[in-house]
Amino acid sequence: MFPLLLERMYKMSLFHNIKLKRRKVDSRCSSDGETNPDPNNSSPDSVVTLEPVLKEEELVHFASEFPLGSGEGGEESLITQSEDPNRSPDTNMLEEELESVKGSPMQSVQSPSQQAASSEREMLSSSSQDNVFHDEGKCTQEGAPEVRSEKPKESLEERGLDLSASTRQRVFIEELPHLNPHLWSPSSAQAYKRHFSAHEERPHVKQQSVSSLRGAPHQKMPLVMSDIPISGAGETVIWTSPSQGLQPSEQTSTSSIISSEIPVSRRHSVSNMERIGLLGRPVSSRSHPLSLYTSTPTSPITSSAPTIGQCGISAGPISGLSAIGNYPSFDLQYGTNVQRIPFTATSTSTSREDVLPQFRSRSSSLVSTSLISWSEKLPQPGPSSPTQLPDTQALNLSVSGNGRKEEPTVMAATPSTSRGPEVEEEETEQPMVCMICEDKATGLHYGIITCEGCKGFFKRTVQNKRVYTCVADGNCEITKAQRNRCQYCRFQKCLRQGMVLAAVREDRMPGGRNSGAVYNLYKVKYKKHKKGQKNGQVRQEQQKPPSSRYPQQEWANGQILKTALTNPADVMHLRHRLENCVTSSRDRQMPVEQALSSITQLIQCDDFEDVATLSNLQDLLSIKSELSEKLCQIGDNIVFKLVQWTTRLPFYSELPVTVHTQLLTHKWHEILVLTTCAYQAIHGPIKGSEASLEQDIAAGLCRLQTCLAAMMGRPITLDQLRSEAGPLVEHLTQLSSAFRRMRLCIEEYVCLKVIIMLNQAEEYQGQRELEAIQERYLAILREFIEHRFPQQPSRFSDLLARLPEVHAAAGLLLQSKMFYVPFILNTRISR
DNA sequence: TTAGCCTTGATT
DNA sequence: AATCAAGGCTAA
Repeated sequence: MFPLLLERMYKMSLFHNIKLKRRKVDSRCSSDGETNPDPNNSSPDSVVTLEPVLKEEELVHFASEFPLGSGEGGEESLITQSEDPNRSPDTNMLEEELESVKGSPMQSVQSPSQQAASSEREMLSSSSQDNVFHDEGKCTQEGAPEVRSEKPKESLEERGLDLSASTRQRVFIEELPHLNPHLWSPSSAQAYKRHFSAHEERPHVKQQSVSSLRGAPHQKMPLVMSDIPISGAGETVIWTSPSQGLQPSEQTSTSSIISSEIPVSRRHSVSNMERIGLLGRPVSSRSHPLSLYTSTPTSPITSSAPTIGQCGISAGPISGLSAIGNYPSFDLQYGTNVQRIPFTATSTSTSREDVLPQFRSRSSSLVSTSLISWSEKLPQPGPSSPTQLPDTQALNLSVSGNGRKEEPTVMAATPSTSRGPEVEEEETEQPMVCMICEDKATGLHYGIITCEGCKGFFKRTVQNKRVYTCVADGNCEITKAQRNRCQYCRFQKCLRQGMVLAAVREDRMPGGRNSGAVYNLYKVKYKKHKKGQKNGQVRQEQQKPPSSRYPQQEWANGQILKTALTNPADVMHLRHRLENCVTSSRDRQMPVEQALSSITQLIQCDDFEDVATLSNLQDLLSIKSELSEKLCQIGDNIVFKLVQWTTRLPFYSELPVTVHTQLLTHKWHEILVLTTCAYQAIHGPIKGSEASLEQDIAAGLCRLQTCLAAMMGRPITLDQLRSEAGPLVEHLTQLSSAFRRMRLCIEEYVCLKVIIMLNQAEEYQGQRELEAIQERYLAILREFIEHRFPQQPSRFSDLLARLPEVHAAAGLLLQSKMFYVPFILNTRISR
C-alpha cells in the first residue's frame, strides 16, 4: 500500500504541475508564502524543504494494541503506533500495487497544514464560479471574489479546541460506538467492504458470504438491536484517525521503499502536491483510517422481549467524546469481548485467519488496496459519496487475482438508476446515458457523464454566471424532452449529480486535461485510470467559508435555536424573538450571492436521494439473509452516509475530527429524521387528493408491515406494529406532511441539516466555534428565504419552529431503535 | 439558447 | 498516434 500511496502522490504532483501551468497567468495565485498556522501541521518542513517523505509508519498506521479507553474522555492514545515486527512487505505485492495504480490520478493525501496552504491556489479556479448561484437575483458580475482569507486561521488551540496529540489521534467513528454499526455485528467489515472497496475487490472475494465466515449460529432471530447476537468470530471495522503530527525529522527518515520508488527529481513535485494538496485533509487520517476489531462471544445474548424488528445503533446513552468509554458497555450489552485487531496485510494474511476470515483469501495487496481505498474515501469531502457508485460499477473495477487491472468501464447511469442490480454492464458496450437528462451521453464532462447538451448548458451557465429561476417549485423533472423547460432545475440537477464548477476553466484554455485538484472533484474518473482510482470519491470545491460576520446577531439566533431545540414549549416565544432578530438585522445581511453560493455548496455535499433512501431495500427484502445482517447493512448505510456527508461539508476542515465526531454523535438521529422527512416532502408523491394525516399514517404502517414481514420472514400483525412503531410513524408522517405543506425546498433542507447538527446543547470547549458556523448558516438560510420567499416573512422562523418536531421524532426514533423506519416510509417514492 | 460537431492539447 | 475532455463554432 505504501508505494501505492506514493504513486498517487506522485500523480498528484503531475496534476498539480499542470494546474500551475494552466493557472499561472492568474495573478491572484499569490498566497503561497502564507505561513501555516495549523498546529496540526504534520509537515510544515516538508513544504519548505520540498521533502515529501512520510515515515512509513505514518503511512501505514496500524494499531496493534488498542486500550479500550479507560478514561472518560479516552484521552490516552487510542491508537498506539507500533511497528508490527511481522510486517514484511511483500515486494512483489507492493510492486503489483504500484503497477496497478500507474496512471492513476492523485488522491487527496494531505496533512492538515497542507490544507491550509493548499486551498488558495487551487480554489482560485473555482472561487469565482462558486459565486454562481441559481436562483432569482443578481449574478455576481464583479468577477471572481477574492479567496476568503480575511479570517486568518487561528491555531486550533487558540480556538479552544482540544488538539492534544492523543486527541488528534482519536478515532472518528470509533468514538461513536452507538453510531458505529460495526460494533453491532460481525458482518460489518463485510458490509463496509461492500461500501467502500467493492470496487477493487476481486470477484471471488465478493462471493464470500458474511454468514459463512461466522462461527456459531445465532441463537434466535434478532429483532431488536440488543437482540443481535455477536455469536461468532467476526470483525468490525473501525475508522481511526491516526497520528497527524508527523515531525519533520521523522519525515526525513525516508524508508527505502520511498527512496527507491520515487526518484529524487520527483520529490519536489510530490512535495508540491502535498503542499497544494487537494482539499485539505490530513495525510494521516486519509491514509489509514481503519483498523479491524473482532468480536467474540463470551456469553449468550441477554435479549429483551422479541419485538418488531429493530435495528440499531447502540441502545446506550449517547456520550459524545467519551464514546470510547462506551465500549465496555457495549461489551456488556452484547456479551462479547471486543478485541481490536490491527487491520494489516500481515495480520490478515498470517495468523489471524480465524478472526478475519473474509480477508484471509485475499492477498495482502488487496487488503492494502482496500485500506488505501478506505482512506481515500472516507475523509475526503466531495459532493457525492462512493455509495452512489453502483455495485455493478464496483464490480467492473475489480482487479484480477494476479493484480493486473481490468479496464474499468464508466457507468453512465445516474446514481438513482444505477443502484439496483439491474445495471449489469459487463463487457457489453451499452450506450452511455446522460446523468442529467438521460439523453445519449458523449463522455465525461465536468465530472460526470453527460450529453453534449448538458455539457454545453453547464459550461454556458458557469462561464456566463447565469442565474436562473424556477417558476414552479424547483422540482422540475429533467429529461431529454423537458430539459429546456427549466434552466434552474436543470442546473440544480447538474450540481446534484456532481458536475464540477471548477472544471469550467476560467482561462478558457482548450484541450489538455484538468488539474488533479479539479479532477479529484470528479465523480467519475478517467476511463483509462485503473481500478484503484476509480471509486468516485468526489470532493467538493473547498471554499473556505467566511468567518462569521454577524457575531452578535447570530449568537442570538443560535441561542434561540438552541432553546428551540431543547425546549419545544418555548417555540412561540422564540418565534417572536426570532422575528425581532430578523428584522433588526436587516442591515447586516450577507450578500444574497454569498448565501446562494453557500447553499449550492451544501447541495453539492448532500446527495439527497442517496442519504434519504435505502438504495438496497429491495435486496434487503428479498435476499435470504439473516435479519441481523440486514439490519447491520442498513446501519452501515446510515452511518457511512452520515460520515460521508460530514466529511464533505464545507466547514469540515474548520473543526477537529473530534468535534465532528461529537456533532454526529449527538445529532445523527435528528439528521436522519430531517433528511428522510424532507425527502418525503420534497420528492414524495403530490398528495393531490389531500390525503388526511391519518391516511398517511395508515399507509406508512402498512408499508412498514409489508417490509418487515418480508425482512423477518414472518407476518406481523398491524396491532403489534401500531403499538411499537405507531408513534414514531405518526411523528415522522406529521413532520413530512408539515414540510410538504410549507413546500420545503432543498435549499432550506440543506441549511437546516447543518444547523441542526451544529446545535449542541452542552457546553464544551469549542462551543463558540460551532456557534459561529451555525450562525453563518442561519444567516444564509434567512437570506435565502427572504430572497426566495419574500412574501412569507415568517417562513424562516416557521422553519426553525419545525426543529423541535424533528427533535421529538428523532427522540422517538432513538427510543424505538428502528432506524430503518423513516427509510421504509420513503421507499415507495424512491423506487 | 441549444446542441452537435470541431479544434485543441495533455496524457497514454 | 490515439484518447479524452476541455473550449469553440454555428445552424436551428
